[in-house]
Amino acid sequence: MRLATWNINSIRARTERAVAFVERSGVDVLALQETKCKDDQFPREPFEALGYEVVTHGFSQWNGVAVISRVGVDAVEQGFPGMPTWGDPAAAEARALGVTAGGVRVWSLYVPNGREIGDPHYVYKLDWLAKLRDAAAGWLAADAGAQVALVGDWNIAPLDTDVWDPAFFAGRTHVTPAEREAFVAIGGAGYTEVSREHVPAEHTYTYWDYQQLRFPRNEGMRIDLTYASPALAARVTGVTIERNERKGKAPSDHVPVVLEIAD
DNA sequence: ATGTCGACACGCTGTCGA
Repeated sequence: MRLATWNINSIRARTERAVAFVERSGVDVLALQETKCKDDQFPREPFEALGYEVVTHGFSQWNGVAVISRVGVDAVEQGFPGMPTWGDPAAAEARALGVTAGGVRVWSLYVPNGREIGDPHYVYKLDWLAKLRDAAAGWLAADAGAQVALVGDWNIAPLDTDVWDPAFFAGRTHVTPAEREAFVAIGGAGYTEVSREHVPAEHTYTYWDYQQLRFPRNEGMRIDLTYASPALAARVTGVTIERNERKGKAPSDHVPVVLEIAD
């Protein structure tokens, strides 16, 4: 099975790109983040025409996650158990969508950005990650052999070599010890971050800001990562970061990450 | 050569979020 994750930064603005990627890459399952639309605004038809089922989770122009699958979709969950809320009045955001596809429990995750260190959104980000760890630990406690993929935009660069210049990020989010510890804690719950295992090269990025010519200068961040349960990690035979998707007209600021999973 | 983009609305410019 081929499984991909991609922060598309508006599915409506990039429908043609997403369809072309699905056709070209031959993915069986595509987890999307930042779809930026409500469920009834999602362009389902072009994917369905290719034989995929489309599951969406979006409340507004912000956030939004989806899963597109040609190997079935079952047991759809919007949000994970214990997921924190945000806002006033407090409400769940569309940042997590779980589906079982091709025998794998796939979670499309859009971790909160955090904005600024100390901002309430930063506190929310850390809490969100802690609750995700708890939920993920529970899934393995219930079934040590579970096939689980936690994919998406983590908004954390786990290592200094995951950004072009650590000094630039001094005092900013995405690289703080607290965020990195929250990320490592998912591993502590029994999961393995498989994209680095298969693509270990330093300064290999998945995101480049639109501003300041970050892509031409290759000033990016590796923040789109995949945690796999032990049973699934053992089946991952390769990972590809689709850097070319950052090129051309109207790209997303993130590129897809594709996992090859043995039968 | 370029120095950001997308969605929304009290909408054609300003605001928010990233």
